[in-house]
Amino acid sequence: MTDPSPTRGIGALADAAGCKVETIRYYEKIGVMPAPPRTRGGHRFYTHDHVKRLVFIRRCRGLGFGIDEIRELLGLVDGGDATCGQVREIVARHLAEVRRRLADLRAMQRMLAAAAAECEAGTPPACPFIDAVYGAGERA
Amino acid sequence: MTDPSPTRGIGALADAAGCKVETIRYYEKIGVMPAPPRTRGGHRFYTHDHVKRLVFIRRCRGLGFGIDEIRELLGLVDGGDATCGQVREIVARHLAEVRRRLADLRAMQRMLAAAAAECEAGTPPACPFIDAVYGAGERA
DNA sequence: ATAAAACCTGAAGTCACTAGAGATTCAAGG
DNA sequence: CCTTGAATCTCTAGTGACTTCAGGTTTTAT
Repeated sequence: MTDPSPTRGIGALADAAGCKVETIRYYEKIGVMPAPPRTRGGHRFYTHDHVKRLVFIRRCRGLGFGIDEIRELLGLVDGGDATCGQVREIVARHLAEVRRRLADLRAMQRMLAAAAAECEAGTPPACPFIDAVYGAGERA
Repeated sequence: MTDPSPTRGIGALADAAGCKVETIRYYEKIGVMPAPPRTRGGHRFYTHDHVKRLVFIRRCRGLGFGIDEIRELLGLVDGGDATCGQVREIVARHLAEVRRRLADLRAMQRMLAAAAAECEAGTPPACPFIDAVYGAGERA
């Protein structure tokens, strides 16, 4: 029932990881996925380990890690010495970045909501948003 | 004291708007900034209106608008018929996008904070983050 | 007059993919 | 065995919003 190592084509791998076929070939080219064995005809085929690795990469991307950060994480995994300390440092660094972006977006949201509200109430001849953004800072 | 139209070079314009010289040339190439007059030698020179326009563009970028959205906004400004209705629609559309990104980032933040906390408490042999992200979903 | 700073053009690099062209291979049915 | 259609192959170029580089020209200050 449970085949220990069901090899599969690139399409099946893509389905398993929830990404596109092209993305896998791209990951191979940039070196985060290993070059898999090929059939006589040249088609790639993958094992369960490949699935695990790709899913890991995709999850990290989903958490906002950049490829280089993922490379670091994978280096730790591959080296076998994935100590918490090193991982925690990478995660903490990234978390700080996420919080910065969050703060930026929140500021944007406030400004935009205010602008929209002003527009809502604005008198049609001129637009408060345009006036505020285009004209502000002039002759002030 | 107040020179009514102090023309300036591209460097001074960049300083006034808080961006790089190359960015201005890029904006000119893609058509959001007009091609300014030149000196005999071919150097661009700008007027007060250019400053206003560039500051507007930079503020919009700061609010997260994409170049194409800025193009729409500028079209309205240039046409003179910058009615609230049209602007409000663009702003509202963008605000929705910002809120989506906010939600995404908040989710990321939660996951990362949880991962970091687990790592903090984790026992050195294996790393909870790696286990969770790499191993999760397997044989579950 | 000369030297340093600013400016010019055009092409290529960034990030993480995505899309397309055109050829080949695989799996299934008859 | 043969054919068809889906899947896969390689390679190139495009996305957004710039940034960086190379190599040359102009301006400005001394």
